[in-house]
Amino acid sequence: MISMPELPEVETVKRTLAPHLLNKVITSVEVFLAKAIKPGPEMVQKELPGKRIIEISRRGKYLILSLDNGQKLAFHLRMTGRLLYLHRETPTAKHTVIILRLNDGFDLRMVDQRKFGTVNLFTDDDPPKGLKNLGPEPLGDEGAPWLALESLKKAAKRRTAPIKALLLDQQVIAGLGNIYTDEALFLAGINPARPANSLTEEEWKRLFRAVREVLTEGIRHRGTTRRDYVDGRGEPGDHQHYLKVYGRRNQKCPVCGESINYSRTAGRGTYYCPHCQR
DNA sequence: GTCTCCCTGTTC
DNA sequence: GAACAGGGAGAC
Repeated sequence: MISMPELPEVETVKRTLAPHLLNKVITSVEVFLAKAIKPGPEMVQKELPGKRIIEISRRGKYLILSLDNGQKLAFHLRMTGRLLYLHRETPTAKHTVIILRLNDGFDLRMVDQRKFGTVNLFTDDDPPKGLKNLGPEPLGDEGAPWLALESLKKAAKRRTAPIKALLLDQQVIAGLGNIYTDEALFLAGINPARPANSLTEEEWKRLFRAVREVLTEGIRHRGTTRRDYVDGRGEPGDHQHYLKVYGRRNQKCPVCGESINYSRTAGRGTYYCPHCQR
């Protein structure tokens, strides 16, 4: 089960969960995978009951619940994590990580087959490292810094590593994963292996526009479901039908008809058209 | 900067 | 029965 929630998927989960979770009170907590819970299951079980959820937000690939006492709960789904709003009587799924019981008879449940996902209870004066070091939001978001083309170029200035590695670096841009990175580079006509500091002014403009476009389209199609990504209501997205290169090894490039290549770049499986992407 | 590890289901 | 999928932490 591969799902890879990136920015558009987490944004869709947020939008589908928000109406159900807003102003609900957490009545109790059940932990099934202790190591995923930070600072620890005891802390979460002690702090959460009685707290009201006053906001549901997203920052990069983190989904964040704000509680009425100033505490926040951040979920990171990594590759196979799901967040679901389910009736209390629903049987507990295999690989369930945590269940937050709510005062409306429903639960917020995190299920994660590969157990990479994390749940982090924190306050703003002591955010988890990954969240604290997160780069700007490519589409802009409530209160978060926005990505500017200038900051992207600045980050690339001394980097000879592949442009793909730069786009995947969450400290440079928040929210891109393997799928949308490959799609953005295709749309911009840039080879993923190009050294980040080798892009021309024109290429930077195309890439900046492409990143924003693929993410916007991904959200519009309610995310990409490769195998099992589902939103907060358990429904798959549609964006897999719109991918131009990702997962299409040896298939025809939708622009030029040449065969799409698969290689390993920045430590990740990488799909690109050698003819269209230079 | 790059590599390894974490983890399990799917694919080869 | 091994290789593979990959986000991010930590090691080097």
